Amino acid sequence: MSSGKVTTKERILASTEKLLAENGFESVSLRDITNAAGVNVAAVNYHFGSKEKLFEEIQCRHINPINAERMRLLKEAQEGGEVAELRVILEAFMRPFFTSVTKSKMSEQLFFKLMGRCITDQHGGLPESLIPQFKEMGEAFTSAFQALELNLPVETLLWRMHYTFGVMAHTFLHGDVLKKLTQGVSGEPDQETQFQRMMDFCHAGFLAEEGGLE
Amino acid sequence: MSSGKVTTKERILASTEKLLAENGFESVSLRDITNAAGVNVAAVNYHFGSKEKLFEEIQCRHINPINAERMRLLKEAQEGGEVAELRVILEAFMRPFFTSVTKSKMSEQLFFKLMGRCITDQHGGLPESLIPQFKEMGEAFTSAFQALELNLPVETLLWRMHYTFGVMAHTFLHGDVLKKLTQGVSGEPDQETQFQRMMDFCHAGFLAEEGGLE
DNA sequence: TGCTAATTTAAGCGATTGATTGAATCGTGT
DNA sequence: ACACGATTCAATCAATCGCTTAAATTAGCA
Repeated sequence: MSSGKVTTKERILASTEKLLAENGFESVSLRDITNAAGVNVAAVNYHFGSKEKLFEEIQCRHINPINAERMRLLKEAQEGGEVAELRVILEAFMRPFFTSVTKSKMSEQLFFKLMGRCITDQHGGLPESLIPQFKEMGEAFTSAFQALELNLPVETLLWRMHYTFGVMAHTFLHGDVLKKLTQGVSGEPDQETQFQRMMDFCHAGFLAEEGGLE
Repeated sequence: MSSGKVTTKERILASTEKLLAENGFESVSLRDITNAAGVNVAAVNYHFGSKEKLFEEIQCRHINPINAERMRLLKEAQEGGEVAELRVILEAFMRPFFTSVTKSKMSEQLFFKLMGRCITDQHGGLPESLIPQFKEMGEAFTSAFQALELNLPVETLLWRMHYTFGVMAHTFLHGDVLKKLTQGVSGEPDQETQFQRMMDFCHAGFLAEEGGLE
């Protein structure tokens, strides 16, 4: 069952992930998917119920473990009532994307693009089942940031979380273009370097004083 | 001509901008546009040639003056061979969005969303006529950043420009959600505050040392 | 093997897509 | 009032959309 034959369901999931990553949620049709998978159109509705449910399935499959890992890392950093360091909180927020990509069967580039789509595309909002999860996560990280006592109003903290999201989403979605551009300058940039670069930027952004002071 | 009657062409442009801002480039149909504008479907092809050309027209109308203003501000900061300060360069990069929004007839929220769509949506790439403009701008700002001698490799500078793009795009696209959330905390946040908040974050991000040092 | 349920298939459903047509209407200058 | 170019209109095109149906095929168990 787990070895040998590739099931129709798996073929559909694989080609849908690929097409979603490359083209976004709004411009992929059922025929695009089934043609790429070498499968009949009706198979999608048979195995998933509808196009929309197939899309939700794909989002949940990847986002659920990422959010769970985020919460695990954050709680680990707060063990024994300790105040987690800023860089550790940020790492708990961003690292799970990079550990998930290696577990995934997809190519690194496709996986990151798919995650970028999930963050920005909206296409009628998140799946119902993910909403409470995101709410819980938002509150947990907000508390962690507040506990740092950075001498910043809470709305500034919220906005800086928002910016961090933007840095990640934009890098995931459009990083491949810049990646090719910088390869000529610096050789093949590895994943950990990419990660630390984002961390440096967002970490410093969080520590910035307000009002343009340095 | 400029007063009184609202032409069909203007009605189409206005409702297209609204729908694109709200729903993105991929999920707006010609019928959506013409129904909202109270106009016949054929009018779009008569006045603009095709749906795609209408979309390009809208992108160029807003992005052209913004990029021109960016270049003007950057050159102004480099007057007399001076090395422009980091914060001034960043302001040249981001401010034009905020000055354009006041000139626009659209609501602030719609304008920002539309700009966010233009940055991220891709939908088959930028209009041909905008590509050399963006290339020129990218090179000009890269040179300006390099002239600062921040003791950073050029590929790090490129990535931090990329992150700055991400902060803007994400804030424009999804800022309204967080805006409502923070209103309860801090009252109505005005545009200049929003702008300075992004500036603080990206400015500090650019100045960060590499490798997580503080 | 033979029966049954699970799966896959071709064909087609109504609705909607972007685009085009030719006729009707409008505005303007004579 | 007339004519003529610019504009708007209803109607329709082929193509594609998500989804369903009923028949054909396959897989699992007796």
